Amino acid sequence: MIKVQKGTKDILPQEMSLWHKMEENALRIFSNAGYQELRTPIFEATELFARGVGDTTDIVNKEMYTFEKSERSLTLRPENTAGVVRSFIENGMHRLSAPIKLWYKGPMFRYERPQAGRQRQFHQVGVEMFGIKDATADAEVIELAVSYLKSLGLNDLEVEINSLGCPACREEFKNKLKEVLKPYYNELCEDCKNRYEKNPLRLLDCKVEDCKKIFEKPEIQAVIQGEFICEECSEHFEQLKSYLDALNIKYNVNKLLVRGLDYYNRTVFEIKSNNLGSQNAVCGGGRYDSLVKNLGGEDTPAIGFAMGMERLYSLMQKTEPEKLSGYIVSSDKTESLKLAKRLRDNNKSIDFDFTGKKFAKQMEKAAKVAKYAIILGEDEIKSGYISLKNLETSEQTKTTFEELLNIL
RNA sequence: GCGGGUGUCGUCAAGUGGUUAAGACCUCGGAUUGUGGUUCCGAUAUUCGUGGGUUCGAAUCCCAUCUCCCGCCCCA
Repeated sequence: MIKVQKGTKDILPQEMSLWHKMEENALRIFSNAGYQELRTPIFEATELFARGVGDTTDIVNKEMYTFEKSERSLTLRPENTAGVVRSFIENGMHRLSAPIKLWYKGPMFRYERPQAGRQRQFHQVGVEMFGIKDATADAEVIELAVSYLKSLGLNDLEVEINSLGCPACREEFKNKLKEVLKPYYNELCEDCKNRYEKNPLRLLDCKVEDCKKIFEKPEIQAVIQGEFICEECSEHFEQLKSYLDALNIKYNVNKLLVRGLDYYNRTVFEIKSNNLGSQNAVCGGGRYDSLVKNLGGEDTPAIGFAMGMERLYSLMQKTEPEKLSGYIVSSDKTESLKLAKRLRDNNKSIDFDFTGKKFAKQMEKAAKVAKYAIILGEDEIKSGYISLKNLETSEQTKTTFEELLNIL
């Protein structure tokens, strides 16, 4: 027996209505805000992710599906920002009038141990906005994320924001942090020792209790909570907060929020749910002002977010499947085929019996799958009318085809 | 990569060494040969994730292996 691969799954017919809702709402809400859909390939040159996502990240280091073909190293995309930026550059989109607004949806691939809210093939929906440095862009992007989540009926969500500063002030902060942590270096967990060397910002993300205790020490808190970011960055962050206040979007400033991808600067944000288990983020995003340039394009500021659709799905209210408008009950398959076609041509959802079941069995099936039984038996065919039975009220009437169209 | 749990019909399950592996739902058929959703009857696992082993005898014990789930790491 060949089975689905570990960390992958089928999206079954009974799950599709919520997936359609996610996709339709994305199209509507993002289009209304001037975002256009972009579909990029599912695999790209490995180098794109190494340079784009950052080679100190776990995603690039140990989670990529990479393969060789004709001496090229290719990788199944682990996220889509790098691909969108590649397309942005390659198609000369920097020459379009700013802002350039794009959105996408589709499968992503990461080689990780699956668990609740985490698969190896999963789907993301996200937006990216290019060309605007001002905090209005940050505010719009966060607002869009919140509106989208609300449109899916998700309410118990928390928005967390933080500012990482620019490369200059962040460097200063990293050094300060390393300095004040130096005396405790030996007490840190193995991962933190690593982070201390490679990516000190990620220290703030550690979930090991002993490390957390160290970080709570007053002299360290003073550095973490201190306003390390430069005046310009600070102003940008204040602007963003005032915009969010004006939009009536509730948020918490979380100084410990550091996103795991290397390309972020200034604004980073996450939207979390308490109903998801330990993988509680449904949305993550931030500003990446240097990525376009780093990948060889014109220097272009940008900001975006991505959401995990499987996580959204698990939070959405499950719904009953839609019933067909009509089910044809007849012993004459030719008439059934003809009538089904005519009704479907008129945009009605119709099915009928293919197996020559007895009348009672056909009615039983009709009651299960449809709102109306369309009865086309010998009597009806002989006398030229159609019997229509409302399966909720049990009312039955004789109709013509035109009347049928009006009722269904 | 590390830790914990799990695996019996399409689904949910009972069963913890002894003759034919409960039950429920779904599906299919009949009661009801042109009127359903209620009711009643019936059918559907030579087999218990897979491969070995112990035993007169294994779904039940042992070993290996795989799956899925949950947690760590990381992320959406």
